[in-house]
Order: sequence, then structure tokens, then C-alpha cells
Amino acid sequence: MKKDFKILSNNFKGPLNLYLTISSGQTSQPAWLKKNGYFHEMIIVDDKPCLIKIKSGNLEGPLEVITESSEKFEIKAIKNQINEIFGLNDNLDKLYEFLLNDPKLEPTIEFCRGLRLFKAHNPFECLIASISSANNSIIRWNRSIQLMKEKWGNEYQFPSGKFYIFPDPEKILQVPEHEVEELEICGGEKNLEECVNNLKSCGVGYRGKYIKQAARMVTKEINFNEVMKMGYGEAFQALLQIPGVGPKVADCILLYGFGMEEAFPVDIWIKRIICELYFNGKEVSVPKIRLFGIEQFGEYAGYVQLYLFHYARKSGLLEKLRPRNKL
DNA sequence: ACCCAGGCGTCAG
DNA sequence: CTGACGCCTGGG
Repeated sequence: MKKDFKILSNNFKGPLNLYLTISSGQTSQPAWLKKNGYFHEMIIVDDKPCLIKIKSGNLEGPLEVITESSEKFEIKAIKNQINEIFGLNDNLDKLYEFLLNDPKLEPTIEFCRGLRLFKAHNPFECLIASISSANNSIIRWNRSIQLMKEKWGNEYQFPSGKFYIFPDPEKILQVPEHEVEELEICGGEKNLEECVNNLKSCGVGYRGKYIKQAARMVTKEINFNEVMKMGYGEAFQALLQIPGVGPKVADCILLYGFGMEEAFPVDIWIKRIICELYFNGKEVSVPKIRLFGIEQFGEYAGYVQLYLFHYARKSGLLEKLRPRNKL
């Protein structure tokens, strides 16, 4: 069953650059598949799989959405999810007012106009993606997540192609961590090279152990629904209990997975950028940068982090801050 | 063509 | 605080 509709720009505040939002490498989910001018992804609406195809002509134009599914849906429910995922509930006009008041942030606007937080559509996938992103590159963790979906996620066929749901925690718990464990389980039926049905085979390296432990915690000690109801500070502490989750990853999960926009994830690049812009290039520790961001940027901290990074990348500041380019 | 040092965030020591 | 962790990248 196909359905199409538009989301007009008077339904959200400020510009929207869909391409930038999906493609800027935000840590919560891999970029959506681009085919025939539409971004594609399968999401769960009312517990049922629904393929979303989405595009927008320009910054001011409407979002065009086509859905494919064998199930019936309320359009309203699909719209609500799309609004969540692409940050359409965020008021960018107000954000830009805030950025304009800070000379260090004002230049980010022209580089990032219409860029929004690309929120996760699946909190558990966001957790595993964020753990996988630690000490890793964007393409590598994107590939890992895609492999996990193809190996262990339920497959659904739509007119526009095959899509997979990210496997649930119970499924991840059944998966062997590495080749050796897989070999033991099959009892010598295969040789080591044939063991490609384990976490390590997805290119996650030593993170396989964390991923399994995290999946176990989510089924036992940690209830995401409860974390979601906590205030930011308490939720941050709760997530730190999960193996593989440090301050940076916890903030990514809170920001992208739970929509807490006062989170300020600090990676090495944000640290360098903040030190350069706000501390005259003086070395300041990551935890201090995080507290500085939370204090200084408040409810806009998540957006400031996104805008500073993209701005630095596009303006050449990032290259300048690369250690070997510093003379 | 090939190799190997560098870099990413978290954990354990 | 420092080093180890796995893997890809990119400079030599």
C-alpha cells in the first residue's frame, strides 16, 4: 500500500536542509540510503514496519514523503515520527537568534543554514551505534551497523527494496562475540574462516564485548523508558553505567536518542574547536569543555556542538587545528 | 606498488 | 594519569 503526502514548511520554524541533516555524519544512525532522489529508511510506526521515502526541493520547499507498507497507518503518526527524526520540532529561528548574539557562533549560521539534529528512530540502535562510534571513524561504524542489520535484523521487502530492522537486545545476546566463540558453539562444523556470524565480523573490533554487555544491561538493569523520564544529569549518570559508554557516548545517546538538547558531546574535535575559539588556543581538558558547553550554551548546547563541527569542517578551521598542521 | 604510524573514546591499571 | 584496544587512512 502506497501513500504520499507533503509536510509544508509552515509546519516547522526556520529552514530545513534535509540533505545536510542526513549527510553530516551525526552519531545516532547511519545515513539513510539515497536512491532516485529520495532518502529511504524503514521505521517502526505503531509497532509496524513502514518504509519512508523522503526528499525536499530546497530550503523553503515542502518535504515530499512517500510511504510503502502492507500495513495501514494514520498519516498523523508517521508525520509525528518524521518531525522527531529530522528535528522539525526545533525552532531554528530562535536558535539563530542565540547564535547571532555570540560573535564566535555567528559565522556558523551561513555554513549550516537548515542543518538540524538527525535524531535516532530506534533508541537501541542508537546505543549500539554510539558505542561503535567510539575510537572509530564514521564510515566504519556506519558499515558495522549495516552489517548487524543484514545479519540479524528482520528483513522486509518493499517495492523500493529490501530493508532490515536493527536486531533487538535479545537477538544481540544470542550472537557470538567473535570467531572463536562461534566455532565452539557450532562444534567444529565449520573452519575459522567460515565463522562470519559473530559481532567481530561486523568490524567492531574489541567493542563486541561492550555491545553484548550493553545489550544485557538494557534487558535487565537499565530501562530506557525510565532513563527517558529522568532529568539530563541523572540520565547521564545512568548511561555511564553501561560498558563502552563514557561521557562522549552518553551525551550522544541523550542528544540523539532521547532528544535532550542540553547535552554537549565533546569529542577531540569539539575540544580543539572550543579551545581555539573560547580559550585562546589554551589546552583545556575534555570534562571541563563539557561543563563549559553546558553552562555557556544551555538548551542550545546540542545544536552548538553540531553547528561548530560542521562549520569547522567547511571553513577550513578543522584542517588548521589538525596537530600536524600546527607549526 | 607496499608498509606502517597515527588517531579515534573508553577502560583498566 | 597512561597505555592498550582494532581497524582504516594516508603519508612515506
